[in-house]
Amino acid sequence: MKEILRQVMSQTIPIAQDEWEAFEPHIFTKTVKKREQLIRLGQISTEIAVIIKGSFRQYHIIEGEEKTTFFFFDNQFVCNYESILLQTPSNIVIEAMEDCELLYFKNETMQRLYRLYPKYEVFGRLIAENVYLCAMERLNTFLLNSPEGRYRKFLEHHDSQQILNRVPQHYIASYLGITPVSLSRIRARVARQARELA
Amino acid sequence: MKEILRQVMSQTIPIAQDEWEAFEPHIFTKTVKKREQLIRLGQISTEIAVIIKGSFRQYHIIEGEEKTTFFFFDNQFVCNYESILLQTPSNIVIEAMEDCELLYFKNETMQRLYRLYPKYEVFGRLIAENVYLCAMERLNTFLLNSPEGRYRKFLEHHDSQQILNRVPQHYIASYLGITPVSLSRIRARVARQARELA
DNA sequence: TGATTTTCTTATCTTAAGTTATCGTTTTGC
DNA sequence: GCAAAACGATAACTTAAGATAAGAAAATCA
Repeated sequence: MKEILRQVMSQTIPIAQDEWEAFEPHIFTKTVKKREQLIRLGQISTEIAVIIKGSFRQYHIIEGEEKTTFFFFDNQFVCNYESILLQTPSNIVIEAMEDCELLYFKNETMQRLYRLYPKYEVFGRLIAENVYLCAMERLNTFLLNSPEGRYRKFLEHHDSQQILNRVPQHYIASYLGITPVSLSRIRARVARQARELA
Repeated sequence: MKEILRQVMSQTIPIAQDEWEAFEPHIFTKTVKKREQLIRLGQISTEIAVIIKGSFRQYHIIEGEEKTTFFFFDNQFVCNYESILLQTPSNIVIEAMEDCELLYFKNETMQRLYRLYPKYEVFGRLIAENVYLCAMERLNTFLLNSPEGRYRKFLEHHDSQQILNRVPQHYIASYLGITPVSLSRIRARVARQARELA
C-alpha cells in the first residue's frame, strides 16, 4: 500500500530504491471517520498525509461561520502546509467528508531526508513550487472572474463524478466565495441559458 | 551594489563567501524607464530581478482590459515565476510604474547553482515556500473578506507612504478585484464611517 | 504655459449578490 | 422505521457592485 505514496511522489520526481528504503519505514497508515477532524484549530501540524481513499474539506471559522476554502481527494497530499512551514497554530480545520484511509509521515522525517538525500530537497522544492502554482491559479479565478464565471470554470475543471456528486453544494458555494443561496441562483441561471441555447 | 541582492537573499538563508563568489559574476544591472515593460506578453521568462529602486505592476489583459494583479516594490524579487517554472509564454505583463534600477540574473544560473551548492537548492525551496504563503494570504483575503473588507485590510497592511501614494487608485481597485468607481465609493463610505465614530 | 491626458469623484441606472424565511426532499442517527 | 437534521430551490427584500457618463482636479508633455 505504501507504494501508492511512492507513485504519487514519482509524479513529481522519480525516487530511487535506496532513497525509498530510507523513507519507507517512516510511513504509517491511519483511518479517519466521516466528520472527524484531521487538523484541529490551534494545533501545530507535524504530519503530511496522502489520501488513499476518501475526501476532506478545509475550513476557516469566521465569526462562528465555517468558510470552506479547499477540498482534498484521492491521491492528493493533505496537510496544513502553512502550519508546518511556519510552525504556527492552525487557523483552519481539515475534516473528513467521507470515511478515509491515509498514509502519513512526520514532517521531521522529511526534514531529515532533506539533509540526507539531495533528491528529497529537490522534491521539497518542486512540491512548494507546485502548490504555489495551484494557489495562483485559484487566486486568478477570483481576480479575473465573476462568481458566475468562477462557477463555470469550476464545472469545466472538475469532473462532476469526482467532486460535484460527492460534495454538498453549500461547501462548493463557500469554496467559490459566495453564499449557498447565490450559488443556487447561479445554477438556475446557467441551466436556463444552456436550455435557451438548445 | 550587488551586495543588496546578497542582503535580500540572506533574509531567507545566509549565503557563505564561496557560494556568493560563484554567483556574483552572473549578476547584472539594468534600468527600466517608467511605463516600459520588463515582462512582455507571450515571452518565456528567463530572468529573475531584484528591485533596487522603483516599482512595477503586473497585469493580465482580459478582453482588452488591463487587470492589475500584483505590485512589486524596492528590495523585492520581480519575475514571472510561473513562466520560469513551467517554461510557458507569459500571460501577464510586468510594467514599470516609475523609473527603476534592477539587479538580475538568469534562471539557468540559479539552476546551475542548485546542482553545485545544496544551499541554493534550499534557497530555492524556501523562496517557493515563501511565495506560496504570500499567495495563500492574498487568496484568503478574497475567500474571507468582502471588497470593503479587502480594502480595509489593504490599508492596514500597506504603509500609505510606501504604496498608496505611489500607485494610482484604479490599479489598487483592480488589485482588490473591484472597479475604480466601486473603490471610490468604498473609500467615501469608509471615510464617512470614520467621521461618524469621531 | 497651455492643451491634452489621466485620475478620481459623484450621480444614475441596472444587475447581481447578501439576508432571511419557507417548503419540499433527502440524509442521518437513534 | 421514524424523528430530526441537513440540504437545496425559491421568493421577497435589502444592499452593494458594475456600467456609463459627466465634471473637476492633477499630471503630463510638447
